[in-house]
Amino acid sequence: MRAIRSSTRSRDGSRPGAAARRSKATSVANKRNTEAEDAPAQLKSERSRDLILKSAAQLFRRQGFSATTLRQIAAKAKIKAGSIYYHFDSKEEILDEVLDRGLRHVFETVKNAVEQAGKVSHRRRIGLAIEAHLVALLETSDFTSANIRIYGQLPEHLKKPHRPLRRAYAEYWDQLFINARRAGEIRADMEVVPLRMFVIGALNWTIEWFRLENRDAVLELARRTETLIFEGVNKP
Amino acid sequence: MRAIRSSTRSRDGSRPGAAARRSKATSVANKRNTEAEDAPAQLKSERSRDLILKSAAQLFRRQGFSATTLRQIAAKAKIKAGSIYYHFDSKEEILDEVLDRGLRHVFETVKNAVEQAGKVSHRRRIGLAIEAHLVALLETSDFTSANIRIYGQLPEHLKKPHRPLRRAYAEYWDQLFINARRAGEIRADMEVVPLRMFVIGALNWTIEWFRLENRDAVLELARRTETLIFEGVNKP
Amino acid sequence: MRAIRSSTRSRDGSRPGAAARRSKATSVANKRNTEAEDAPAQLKSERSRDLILKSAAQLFRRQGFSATTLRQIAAKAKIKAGSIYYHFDSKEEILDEVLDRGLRHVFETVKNAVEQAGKVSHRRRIGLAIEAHLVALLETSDFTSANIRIYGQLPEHLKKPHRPLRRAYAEYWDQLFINARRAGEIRADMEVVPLRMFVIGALNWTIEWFRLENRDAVLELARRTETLIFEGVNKP
Amino acid sequence: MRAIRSSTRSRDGSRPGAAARRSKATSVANKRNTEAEDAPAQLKSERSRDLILKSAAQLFRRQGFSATTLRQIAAKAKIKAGSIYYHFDSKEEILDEVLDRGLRHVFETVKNAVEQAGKVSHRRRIGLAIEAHLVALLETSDFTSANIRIYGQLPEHLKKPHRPLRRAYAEYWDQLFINARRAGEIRADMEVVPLRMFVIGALNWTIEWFRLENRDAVLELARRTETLIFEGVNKP
DNA sequence: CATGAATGAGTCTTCATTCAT
DNA sequence: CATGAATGAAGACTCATTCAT
Repeated sequence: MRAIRSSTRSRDGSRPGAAARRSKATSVANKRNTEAEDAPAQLKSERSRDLILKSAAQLFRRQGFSATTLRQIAAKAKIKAGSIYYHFDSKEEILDEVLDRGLRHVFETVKNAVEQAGKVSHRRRIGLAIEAHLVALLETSDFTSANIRIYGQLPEHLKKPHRPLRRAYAEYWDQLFINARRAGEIRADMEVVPLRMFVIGALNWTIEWFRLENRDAVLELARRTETLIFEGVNKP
Repeated sequence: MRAIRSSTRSRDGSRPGAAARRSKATSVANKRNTEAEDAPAQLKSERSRDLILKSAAQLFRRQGFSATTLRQIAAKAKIKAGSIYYHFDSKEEILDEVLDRGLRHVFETVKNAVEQAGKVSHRRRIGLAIEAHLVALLETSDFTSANIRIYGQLPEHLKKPHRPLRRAYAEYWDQLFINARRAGEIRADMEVVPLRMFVIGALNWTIEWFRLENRDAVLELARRTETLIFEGVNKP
Repeated sequence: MRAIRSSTRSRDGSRPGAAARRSKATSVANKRNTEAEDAPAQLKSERSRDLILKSAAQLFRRQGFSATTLRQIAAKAKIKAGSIYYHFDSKEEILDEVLDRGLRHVFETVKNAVEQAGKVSHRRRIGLAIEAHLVALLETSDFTSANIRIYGQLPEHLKKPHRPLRRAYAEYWDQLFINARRAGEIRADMEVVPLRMFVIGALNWTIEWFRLENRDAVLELARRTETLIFEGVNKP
Repeated sequence: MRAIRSSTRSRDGSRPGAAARRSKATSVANKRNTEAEDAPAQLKSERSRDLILKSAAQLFRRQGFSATTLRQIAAKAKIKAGSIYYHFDSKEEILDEVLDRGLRHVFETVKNAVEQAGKVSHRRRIGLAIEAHLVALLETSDFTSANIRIYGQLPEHLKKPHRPLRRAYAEYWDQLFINARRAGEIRADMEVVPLRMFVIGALNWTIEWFRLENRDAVLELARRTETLIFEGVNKP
């Protein structure tokens, strides 16, 4: 599956300093990654960068963007606050990349799950999407949960660069529902947009209460959610 | 219906300063209220207090707690930042009361709706609860939406005083579902807690996308949600 | 004589905060100043503001803009650094006003001196201008000397708003020389712009070495400079 | 003509680090110079050093000392900031050498011009000095213009080491004027110190406005300045 | 020789809070 | 009741400097 293109300003190499350094480092890393395996061949610089981003994601998720200080991020990444600026030009740039990674992660996870399913029922496909979304959100990525949790409270100018990707993700779900409806697996009178909102809302809200215990817990939650969505609570 | 008891520290009259002043002001207000009529007899003090709270709620809802400054709140309330301290001892005290009012408001709205329904089916009762929750959240109260939106990101010590009321509200919903299940209107194998999470999650998430246009829009949304929850998306 | 219009952005009341507060205070002060005498009727706020500006001017003059810290300015004004932001929105805004006051001060001083002279020779007028310029620069205003000293090293965007007034002042001098030349008091082959540069340069450079001891010292310096410019060093 | 002795601490080999390394490098260079020819045999090290100094001079001149960052200097010299420390122990050391080279450059230029003139009138000698000073300032050396422009705003401890050379240069000019006066080419009542201040001031101030277009422009400016100083603006 | 990466002291700035008026 | 003015602690960010590689 193709990687989803980033839509963030943190990708234009137009600024000096951290941005410039970054693009160089990244291109090298890419080269290496194709030659060698995965994590170990990383530059020191990239490891720090990743660590900063991971720390930021966790803190953003827990406390929100504005309540999180660079010192907290630095402490969690075991460096000093000033050092962050070797890797990023501003707190907002960190946010940008956290948001971007977060959304790309769910999107890819969901897409992969659905595409690898092959020939299955639409309900099954949607079930897989639900599972993948929950796994990304609750299990594999602080980036995704950070994104989901803080996006709504950010000022306009910080949300703006992420709209295209968000819209694309929404449309991907819409398509899943449209196909299912066309195939008669969803009632014909069901409007897609409110349905998507309802489903995604129920899924996203899990961050507020679900505490991960074991892998099965998420899968179980996904199964239950699928049943609920397709069959409702009615006696059968 | 009984008013729901507040559980916040802002009610203990133990501190000096604004709290003390406040109680004085209130007693004066009581005197007046016996002399004069009802609404207009609100003291200037209390009107300011309310205005501050309303302003704070709106801003908290939009931007979160830590991104909201007292100067923004003051500006919206058309006073100066320093004046807030006549009414409140700290920003946290404002938060406390915003959270408290917000939750009490949904709780009361839902309770009222359900209790006034009289003898109706359990599905109807739950439908009314859904509608009331959505109305409180999307239509009548910035307090409620502020509460729902920011609670999860607050530090422990700010959440703590609100837990009892939150738990009470959760239990109220649980009871609705338990009763419905006992009556056979909900499948027997449906566990109540995840169900409540699912339902409340889907409802709460609406703050993230629903833009109020007219009263009917909320009612329509409520109706749709009820159907979805009870019948699912399956072809009947 | 009419006050010279300020050309700085610090005058638009478009921003909130310090800018807004300022314009209010100033208008009140103006009213008072017409009723009463001069300094005493000043608001506390304005006194602080002035003190900050004066402190800043002295430090800018001595150390330059970028080497001067807000803490130094605050210390000299006997307040804390943060308090500066009650009166100004940024360090640059302070600079703006220092520059503006500085140039307006020389300009007004020179204009006044020349206009009050009445019917005198052109050489005398220019002599008075020289004297006034030197007095403003060396005796009465740290604002003027700060302006002269630091302007050349400022980045473009900080110089820009002050260009119109600077040009006007240059043209004022040019006119003095043109008139004198037309009247035959200056050689006909003498080009005005280089002449003005030469004269103003010689005057401005005095900041680099002249240490004020008494009023007469400046007047003596002015007299000497006038002689030099008109007669040169030649044996008569 | 003898080179003017440097008076800066950057010459004492007492500190470890860059200074030590430097002297080593220099001795190597000397060896090479005996083997090979002249200019090309400069070590890479020395070329970098020079480039750093030149870059620094330009930036100091434009922006002042404290507004210039080592990263800017490094960028202009096409190296990285850290590398500067191979050649210099601190930013102040760079400043020291820039100042030193700047003053030595004018001084030598002026001295050379005067000494090579042979038997000419005092006015001519002073005219040549004026021309040489302007050429050094405006045409040949960013070091000189940097020195002239920033010296006045530096803190005491940075100015101190350069005082002796400055005094020497001032005395050199004084001597030119004294000789001319003794010879009757300058009015007897003209005091030398203020005269020198006036002349040097007018010359130095040209940095603030003169933009070099062609060699002749500077010579023309010099000629004009000489005339002005000797004859004044009076009708002859 | 040069760089990449990091550091810590210090900068400007913000903001909750205080308090005299 | 409300404000104007100030404070101090903390925040984001900068920069000279260090040092292993």
